[in-house]
Amino acid sequence: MGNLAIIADDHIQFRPHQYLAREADRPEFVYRIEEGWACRFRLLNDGRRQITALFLPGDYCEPQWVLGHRPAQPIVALTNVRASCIPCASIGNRPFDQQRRLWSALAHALDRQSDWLVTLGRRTALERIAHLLCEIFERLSRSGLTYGQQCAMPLTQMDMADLTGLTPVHVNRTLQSMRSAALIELQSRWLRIPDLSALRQAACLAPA
Amino acid sequence: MGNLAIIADDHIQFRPHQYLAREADRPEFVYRIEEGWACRFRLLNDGRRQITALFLPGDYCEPQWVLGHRPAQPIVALTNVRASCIPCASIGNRPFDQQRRLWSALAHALDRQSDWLVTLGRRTALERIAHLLCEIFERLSRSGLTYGQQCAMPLTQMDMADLTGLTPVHVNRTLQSMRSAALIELQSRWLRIPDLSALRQAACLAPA
DNA sequence: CGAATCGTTGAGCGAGGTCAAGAAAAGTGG
DNA sequence: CCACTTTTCTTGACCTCGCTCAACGATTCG
Repeated sequence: MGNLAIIADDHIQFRPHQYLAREADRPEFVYRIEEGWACRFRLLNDGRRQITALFLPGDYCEPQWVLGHRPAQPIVALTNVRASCIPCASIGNRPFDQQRRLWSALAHALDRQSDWLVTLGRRTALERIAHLLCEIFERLSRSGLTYGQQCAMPLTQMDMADLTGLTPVHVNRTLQSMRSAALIELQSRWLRIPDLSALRQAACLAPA
Repeated sequence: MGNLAIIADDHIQFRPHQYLAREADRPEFVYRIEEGWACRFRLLNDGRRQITALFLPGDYCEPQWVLGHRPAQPIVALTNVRASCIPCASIGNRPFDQQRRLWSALAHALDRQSDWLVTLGRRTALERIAHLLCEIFERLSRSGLTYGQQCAMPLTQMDMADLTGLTPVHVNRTLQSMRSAALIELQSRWLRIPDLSALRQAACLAPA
């Protein structure tokens, strides 16, 4: 709230920890993330937290809002975020193609979530983190945001814990063991994956 | 395949363990489940299995198929299933209202999955099973398929394990402890919930 | 009635959690 | 640029929830 800056008619910016949407809001806009990372999450009453979606540049947040659906879970910026705004109300008048792109994005979000259900239900700590890093790298890659074998990694180990259903302490230990197995290089918010297919295999993911 | 019986132009039946859809199929129809239970799942190469969605009477399976999306995970009948068929091709010509109902169903599926991510990532065994039983009861209730405090429960303990990310053995032990805590009565494929709000609380769910 | 499938129980173990403390980075303000 | 604070990362010791393995009843079904 408060100090969010609208920098143009159809663009908006958020700082880390600012909410893009709160539970039970009725959002006016669907956002298309242009820059920065955000996440959807839920907090249980005793403080346990689980992140249920990661929004990266190019993602829509969230297509179902055009139907008048209210967010079931809050969405918060993890970094500085710049997004373009698609007014929910106008959707009927929009080109068929844009509508279709929105529903298609919704379907992909569902598929990604199904994959995460498998990970949280059945994968080990190392497999979970490998899955996370593969997914981030490959999604960024599709948006041209990787540089050779490297990409940005603004997540803290606590964020990773809340994504993978682990504790920060165990994320730390698991990252160490992945480093010493040469699966990843990770330092100062920057990730390098020397062998992506090896990491996919460690994640128990099907070969690309 | 083989012995699936089309009982009318726009209805279809499946027996337990028959596939409603396989990975990489291009489905001709979206199904609306009229009777019976089905699930979507994924199998890892070493046999670990996770169920990622449960389809109950009244559910659409799966709305995104009208976009030409292929199933990322197979869908299989858990009981005898009767479903009506909505041809994917015809969707453009259908009443706006039916299209909207389909996207709305997709959005609800996404919300349910987000809730399950929280459960698999952060809840204990007892909370997971309590969540599962609450969700089933409440969804059946909305379709008028509950009888007082009771409803059908065709899932085996192994199905429950694959839904909750636990082992069948631990599901068994957890169910025992829920029985002795008087949270549930469960026998011969039939569930009774003496106090739904107590069960919701045990599941760490927000009060209805 | 025989064969699967499903449910139940016990004993032992291990992956990941908890608690706690200190080191290293990263902001913040002067 | 430098103190100072806060956040993040790292490590150790210990513990527990849920898993594994195995055997045996109980149901269900052909």
